[in-house]
Amino acid sequence: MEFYNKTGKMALGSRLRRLSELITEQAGKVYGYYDIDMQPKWFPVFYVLSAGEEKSITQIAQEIGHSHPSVSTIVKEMMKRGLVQESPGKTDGRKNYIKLSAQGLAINDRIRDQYTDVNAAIENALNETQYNIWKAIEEWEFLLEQKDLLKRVQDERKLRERKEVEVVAYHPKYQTAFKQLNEDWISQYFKMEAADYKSLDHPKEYILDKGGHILIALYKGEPVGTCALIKMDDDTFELAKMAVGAGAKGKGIGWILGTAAIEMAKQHDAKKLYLESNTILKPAINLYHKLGFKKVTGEPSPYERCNIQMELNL
Amino acid sequence: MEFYNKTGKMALGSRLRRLSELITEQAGKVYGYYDIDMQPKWFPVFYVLSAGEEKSITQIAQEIGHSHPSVSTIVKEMMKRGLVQESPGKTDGRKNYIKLSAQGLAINDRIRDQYTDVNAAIENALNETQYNIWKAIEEWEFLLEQKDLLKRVQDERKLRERKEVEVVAYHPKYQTAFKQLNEDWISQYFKMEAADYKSLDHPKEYILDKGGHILIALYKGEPVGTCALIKMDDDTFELAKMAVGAGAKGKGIGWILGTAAIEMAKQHDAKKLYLESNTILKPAINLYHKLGFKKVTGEPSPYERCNIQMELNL
DNA sequence: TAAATTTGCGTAATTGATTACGTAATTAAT
DNA sequence: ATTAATTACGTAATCAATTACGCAAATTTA
Repeated sequence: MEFYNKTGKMALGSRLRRLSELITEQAGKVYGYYDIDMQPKWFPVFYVLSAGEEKSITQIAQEIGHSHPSVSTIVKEMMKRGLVQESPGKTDGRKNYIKLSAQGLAINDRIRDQYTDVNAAIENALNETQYNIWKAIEEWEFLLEQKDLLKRVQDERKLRERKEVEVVAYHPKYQTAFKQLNEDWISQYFKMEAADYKSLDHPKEYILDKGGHILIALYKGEPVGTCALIKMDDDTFELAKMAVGAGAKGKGIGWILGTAAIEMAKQHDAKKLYLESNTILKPAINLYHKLGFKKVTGEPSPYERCNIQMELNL
Repeated sequence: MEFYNKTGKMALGSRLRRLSELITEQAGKVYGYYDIDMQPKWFPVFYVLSAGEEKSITQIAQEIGHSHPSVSTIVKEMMKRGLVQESPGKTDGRKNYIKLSAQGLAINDRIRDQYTDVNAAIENALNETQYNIWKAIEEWEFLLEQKDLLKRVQDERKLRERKEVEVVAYHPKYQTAFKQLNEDWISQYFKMEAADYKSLDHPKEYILDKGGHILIALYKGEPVGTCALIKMDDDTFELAKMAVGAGAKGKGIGWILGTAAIEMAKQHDAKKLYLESNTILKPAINLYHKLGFKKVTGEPSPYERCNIQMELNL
């Protein structure tokens, strides 16, 4: 199908189904050619019974990887054709044991040749191909068991979005965003304090002019995250005003801002980073940990909401 | 599934289906993750409409390779969700033209990211594998178009059965079979003649002792075909009594016997093979042609049923 | 221009599988 | 010993696709 060359890999599932339907249909004709009165869908059930032992419905279902109702109906159909016999379990009355009938066993003898020929035909076809589909299926079964498609897509999305995130230096045009992003989370959990208004309304005077820095994270050009380095002394910056917009969570923007801030502190020959936060902000504390910050006990903070202090030696 | 390692390639169809179902199911979750209200099965239809042009039901069905009722119901479902609009054809009132609605177009914008991510995820998975399943499917689609599974299996069967055919020299224990096999076809088309009874009842006296040879084809140990070389002169044998049992047709036994006879004639330094037959025996004449015999006009034959004579120069 | 054929598409029935649910038999727990 | 939980498996409902069929519009043919 030419169509699938345009859709891209998105349609892998559909394409697989089409092929499987094609093959199953042709396999049906093969039974006719060998004059064997059996449907392709019976094959797995027939196969597990071909050893001769009797097996219960669920046991068969498990072995062939179908649901038990599916096996139940297949067995009913095979009964009608006289291929199998059923008998209730002697010790466990719920169980329904199935085995091949005399007729089923006779077909089993005749079907051997078909097995060999079909196997050989497919094996030969596989040899004509460059990419072995049998092994390819096996690989995919394994692959998806390791990590399912959703997880893979999620990872891919994060990767892509991370690439679309850009960290830039502060510019007055970001002042509104700088204030808004911080005000959002502060007023959600706490209350805006005087010190907040000072630095958020006048970042130039209170942060930059005092030797500090402000970083803005842009996602598709829009400011979605902020963080500031406030100069404490020649060797130390305070990491503060770390905020990520609600709509931009889960893109790893916190991590990107954090590492960018650390990088910048190093460039300005700082020896230490310090921060104040609150333990109810679990994702934030988590991020600080991942960035390498350790808990310290130190000076009391000007902010009421602070109940934890952390440091990172550069 | 461990099961499929035991069944052999016979279960290729089932195995493909299982994988396709697994992938489709996981793909469904992906739509949820991107918060897009669409079902995986809508994807092909959505995709062909995403260019913006309106298309009729059958046109869509053709492009995506589904049946038109399938497209019809999918469109109905998409209508309910407000993703598409329909309008009857202006020139042709039977046609039902479908196009994306404003809402559909909006989703089309949002879905782009999902395309890229899913594509990338699958592409990466493909890179983790040794056997590229995407290309493997493509190869199989091509392979089955060239020669379908049934034909492949048929060829395989012939090959196998040919291997089970053995050509042996005459032995008195084959006399009954030698007579029976020939009598069967002769009396089916013609009438047994005096000359027939002579050579079939007493092959030793009438064929072997006069410097001729008889070959018997065995299938699984049972005689199923015969042919004789009757000495005409030092340079010539007559190829006669060529017979293949009705139950053993289609296994290429005629060809095997014919080539064996030619081989034997060469070994006995014959220069020419001669035969008599009747044009109503089309498969036989065909076989003689394939073996290299050419029509000649010659002596009248002792057999009434003969209306064609052929020769092969060795 | 009327009749026959083809085309477009909707509805119904079928297929092969699934989940959901109910019932009876077993097994475990109190 | 009674109650609760689990297991076996059948029936019913559902799903995604298909074929079968029918009707009406359009096109071709005579």
